[in-house]
Amino acid sequence: MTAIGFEFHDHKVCISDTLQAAERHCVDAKLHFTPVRRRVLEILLQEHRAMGAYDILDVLGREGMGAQPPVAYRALDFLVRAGFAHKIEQLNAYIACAHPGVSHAPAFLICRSCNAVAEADAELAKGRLGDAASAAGFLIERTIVEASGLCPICQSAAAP
Amino acid sequence: MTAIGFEFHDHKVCISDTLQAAERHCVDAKLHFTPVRRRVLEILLQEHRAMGAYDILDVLGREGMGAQPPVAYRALDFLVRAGFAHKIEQLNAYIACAHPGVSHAPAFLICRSCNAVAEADAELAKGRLGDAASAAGFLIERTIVEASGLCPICQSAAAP
DNA sequence: CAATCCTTGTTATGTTATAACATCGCGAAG
DNA sequence: CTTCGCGATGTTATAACATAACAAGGATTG
Repeated sequence: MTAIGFEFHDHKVCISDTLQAAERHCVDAKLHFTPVRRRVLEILLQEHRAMGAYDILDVLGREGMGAQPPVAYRALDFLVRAGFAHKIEQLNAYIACAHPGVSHAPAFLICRSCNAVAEADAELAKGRLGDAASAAGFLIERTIVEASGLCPICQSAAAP
Repeated sequence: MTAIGFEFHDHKVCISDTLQAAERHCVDAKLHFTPVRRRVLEILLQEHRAMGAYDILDVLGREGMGAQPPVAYRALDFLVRAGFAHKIEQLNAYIACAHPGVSHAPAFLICRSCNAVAEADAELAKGRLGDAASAAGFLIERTIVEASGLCPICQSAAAP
């Protein structure tokens, strides 16, 4: 698994593949992949960037699906718990999972200039941190790793 | 003596040492360690837990030091930039740095039951993530690592 | 077909954070 | 010395993010 998000790829395929995979997973796990939930995932996939709950809400509202905050937050909560999306704590924003279906500890690379977000793998990091934690008697359940800096494009733009 | 990290130690010494170190650092770096800023750091050190900006604001207000949000946010911003405090993104809360003066990439262990926060070292993790990032052409400037789970005390409390 | 559970709709409110502008004090430039 | 500029603070207002609480519908299952 490598970092993706700063490379070109075929977006339509990415979207339809992920939606299909989500659909399958929900059938298997007896989860309800309702229209609102499906649409929110679709929006996140289409935009392919971290979006605030209210950004999503705007889109939903324009399409006639409830425009009250709980609508968006509930759908996002579902998607995050199902592993289809992640919350970027630094941005108070949400992004579609780049590796759906695969068990993973995500790490995010967040560009402070253009807000692009790439998802990498933090398993390695987790192992080392886990040692320190267990030495302290702490039981880790979940780890978030968010690195901020400059993506390749914004580095070029910033260069003299 | 109160719980720190997840161990015990002498709190008063910890507070006065840190304040002195901060004072020195500000003189050296020509930073203004003003009364409000000093008091906010003192509050964080005294409470020795992650506090919301509005928690701090309450204390400041009771002491006659301006009770408007910007007062707290400005002081916190200063302390974070100076390395005297850290923001815990998951909690939208702030905590005094446990290793002031030492250059470090902090990792936090956050108890989801009692909200205690311990500060560990994430340098190791950073190295591995850095490899993945540079492979993607991403320039990391800052990394946040926050692990949530159960502290030793709450594990005992949860056990049958 | 009733009981139950999950989802959604909706109102209201709570929590976190910043914009914008006025003022004040201090140290440097003139 | 004084005035200029700058960083810090005071203050008002508002933006941005998030959840509580309750009503109502619709599917599933016993």
